[in-house]
Amino acid sequence: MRRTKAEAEETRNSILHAAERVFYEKGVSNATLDDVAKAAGVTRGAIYWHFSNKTDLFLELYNSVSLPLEDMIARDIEQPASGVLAFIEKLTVDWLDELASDEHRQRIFTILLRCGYGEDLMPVLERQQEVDDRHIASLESAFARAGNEGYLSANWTPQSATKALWWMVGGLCTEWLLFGRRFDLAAEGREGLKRLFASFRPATIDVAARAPADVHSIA
Amino acid sequence: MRRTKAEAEETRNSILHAAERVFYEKGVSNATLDDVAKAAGVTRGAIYWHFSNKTDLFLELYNSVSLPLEDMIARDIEQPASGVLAFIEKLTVDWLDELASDEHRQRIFTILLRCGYGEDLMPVLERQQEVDDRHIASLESAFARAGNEGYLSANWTPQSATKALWWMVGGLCTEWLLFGRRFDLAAEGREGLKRLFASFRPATIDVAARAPADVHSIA
DNA sequence: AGCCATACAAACAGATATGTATGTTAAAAT
DNA sequence: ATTTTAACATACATATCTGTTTGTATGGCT
Repeated sequence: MRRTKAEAEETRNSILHAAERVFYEKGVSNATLDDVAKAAGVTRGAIYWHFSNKTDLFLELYNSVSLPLEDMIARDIEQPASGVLAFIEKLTVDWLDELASDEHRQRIFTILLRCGYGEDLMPVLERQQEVDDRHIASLESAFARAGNEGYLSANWTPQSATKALWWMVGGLCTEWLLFGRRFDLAAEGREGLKRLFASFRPATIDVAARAPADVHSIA
Repeated sequence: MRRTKAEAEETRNSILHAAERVFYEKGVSNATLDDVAKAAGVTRGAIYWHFSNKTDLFLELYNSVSLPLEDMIARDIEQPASGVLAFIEKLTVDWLDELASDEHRQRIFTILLRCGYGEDLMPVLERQQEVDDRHIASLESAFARAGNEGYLSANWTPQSATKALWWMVGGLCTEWLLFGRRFDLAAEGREGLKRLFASFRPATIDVAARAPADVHSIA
């Protein structure tokens, strides 16, 4: 049954896709390689041919999506300082929209959230932290540029604004993913971000403004 | 080797404590009952005497801490509307302080965060959501009382303020617990909450206030 | 004092997952 | 055309882990 190289690559991908579904449904450590094999329509022999063991399969699964994950940072935030806040807000809203519509990412994130990180898959954890740190640094510098030119409320510093945004989005996504997606991620996120970014901007006429002026937040 | 009732209760507790440590270190589904037994200084026979199986042990472990977990909501927020925001802020800061200093709660929360919730321990998930929902409702009503008397910025609604606070605290704790407690939870939380609650309050003199007036936020 | 239920330990049986070794077929290489 | 070797399937050997059963010494009750 020797297959052609293209076919072999095909089965390898089908194994990865099956692993994603099975790991998501049963949890990484609770899923057996036979589950993955059956879900992929092959036997465990095929898995052991393409991967050396389960943790290796998990690592390869992570690698197969880590690049599109990191490219978010690629698009540098090179905007005129006056538009930086709106740009970050739009970027975040877009990110939420993507997550809400891409079941692939949802499964990957969910798996990563509750996989446990027991000794062997520490490299995943470290790469994740590294990506996060760079992302946070990028956000901080953007907020700093806005702040230097007076576009950031005196209430906030670049660091605190970055953390507030990071934690709020993180908490939002975590609750949505871990607790059964019980609400509209994109809509709730958009609403919350609108309020948060309104508080980031220096107030012009906030006193006695009972009816919110509904300043457009994006563009 | 029949022990007295007090001694039996003692071993039961030591099993629960051992389960907490082992579940935290190896993950619930990855930990074996023999690990727990050895950590507790007993054999599996003792565990099967006190508990019917692993999920039952997990449920009892959860029950042993769920009450002190729920009592947070007990202390109702019965404050004069003018002090509600400061009271909520102090409550949240206290909560973070407690978590930061109580390794017991840290382990429980970490276990709950990454335990996977596979079919059998759905009751835990449902009770958790129920507690959360009541807590959120309580916060919302408190913010609503503040808002009705003009103590909430026009930027925020009771619902949006509740969610922003909830998600930010959740994201903060999740990152701290899941990623190795790499920062000072209490300090960072206090700082972030100070900024967030400052944005919750209606602005009196925000225009041209370049130096943050460092309004005391608690008491 | 004697009896029985309790609180375990130790041994056993069954299922399941893992890793490896071997078999098989067809695609490449020669 | 043969030989080789890649790409699997199948079979097996081993190690856990679980659930249950059996043994047993003691505490508490009469």
